[in-house]
Amino acid sequence: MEKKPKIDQTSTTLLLEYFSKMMPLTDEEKELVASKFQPRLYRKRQFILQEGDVCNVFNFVVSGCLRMYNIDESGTTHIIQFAIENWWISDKGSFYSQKPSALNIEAVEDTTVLQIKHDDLLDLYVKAPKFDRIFRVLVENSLIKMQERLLQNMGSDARIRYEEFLKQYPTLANRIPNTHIASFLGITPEFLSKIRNERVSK
Amino acid sequence: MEKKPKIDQTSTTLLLEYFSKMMPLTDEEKELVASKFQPRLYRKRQFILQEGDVCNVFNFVVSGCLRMYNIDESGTTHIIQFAIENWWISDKGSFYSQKPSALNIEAVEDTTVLQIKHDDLLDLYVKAPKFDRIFRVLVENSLIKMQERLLQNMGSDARIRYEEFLKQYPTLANRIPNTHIASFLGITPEFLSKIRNERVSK
DNA sequence: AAATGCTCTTAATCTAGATTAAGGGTAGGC
DNA sequence: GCCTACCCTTAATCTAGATTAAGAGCATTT
Repeated sequence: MEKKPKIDQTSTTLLLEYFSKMMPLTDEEKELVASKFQPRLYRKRQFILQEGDVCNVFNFVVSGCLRMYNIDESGTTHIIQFAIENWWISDKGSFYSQKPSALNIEAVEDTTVLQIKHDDLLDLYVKAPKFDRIFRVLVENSLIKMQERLLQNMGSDARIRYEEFLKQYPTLANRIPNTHIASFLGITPEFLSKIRNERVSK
Repeated sequence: MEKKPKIDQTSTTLLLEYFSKMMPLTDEEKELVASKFQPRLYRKRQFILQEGDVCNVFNFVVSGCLRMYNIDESGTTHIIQFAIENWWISDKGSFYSQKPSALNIEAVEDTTVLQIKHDDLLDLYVKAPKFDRIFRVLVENSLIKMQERLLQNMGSDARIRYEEFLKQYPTLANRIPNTHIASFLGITPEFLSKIRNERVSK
């Protein structure tokens, strides 16, 4: 039996709060945001972006969980990022160049996002240059996270990376399939299973 | 015998060219840039940033080569990024939070950079909001590169990663020590030596 | 010129994690 | 209710790359 979760039409308040924490917004700016961002529900396993398509929306996750991944030449899936409540996700390479993406973004659970289209974001930058700064800061934060992730991937073994994952996404470990976590950590599900087992028996 | 390379006082023209390609600048903006960015020469092995210090400059490389790296708990060095001519480098995490960095930035060769101080950059954003956008785009580009690097690190074996390194830094392979390349690729110098040997004998 | 460091190479041995394989658990569709 | 499709686990075997060790080539310093 399928449930019919309704999209909360007031979900933009969450986004406005988010922006306001970074920089106070005027009422006009708030209205601009409300008019440009559209709520949308994705069901589990639906795609926000499929490889080969151009990524032309920028997504703010209101509730649920998304994963962004690529599939390499040998067919292995690598999850770059999970996005849960209050996170941003998009393939910025494709979004800003408007060229086809090599990445997929998929709903791991039923997920509500607020989306802004590429052209609307450019328009937002023009109408309210404050958003140039807000999005600069957003991207800076993503970059910092990505750098940490790279360092961890290079420097730590799988056990430590798993502990870090648990710290970074404390709510996620029991919510999503093991295979996704393994693919995020860059190991096989079998090996993750072994690690988990070791942890419990200690 | 030490050489005394002079810093080219006209080096800001290179930076102005760089900015102008992204967005046309007015004469006032150009002057602002010229006044805010200071040229500085670092000798081979000098540090632009040492772990524990706050990163309070943003660097544009005019000539030479820098490496940014961290040292993990077990004492292994991991190079996150090389920066050669026309690249930007800084620890953005430390720079924007003004907290001590865990990273080092070191000159691999005698290197000339143009530096802007943290407060001057903020001031530049205020005086010429255009730079909010310019730096947003810069950071976006860094993020895209970092993402590609993460994917390669997760998805490809060392041989393929080495080929990619050669493509991305074609001039670097013969300029810098093998140990640095290995540390960038996330392998030991011994193993890199083996890979190189295989390539030649094929 | 000798000495002190780096850097590179080769080769033997070792280990984290992959691969393969098999069995069991559980949810959703018919 | 059963069936199919996932998902998780355990265990045996295998491999990319690490570690250790040792020697040789250069460059810097004294």
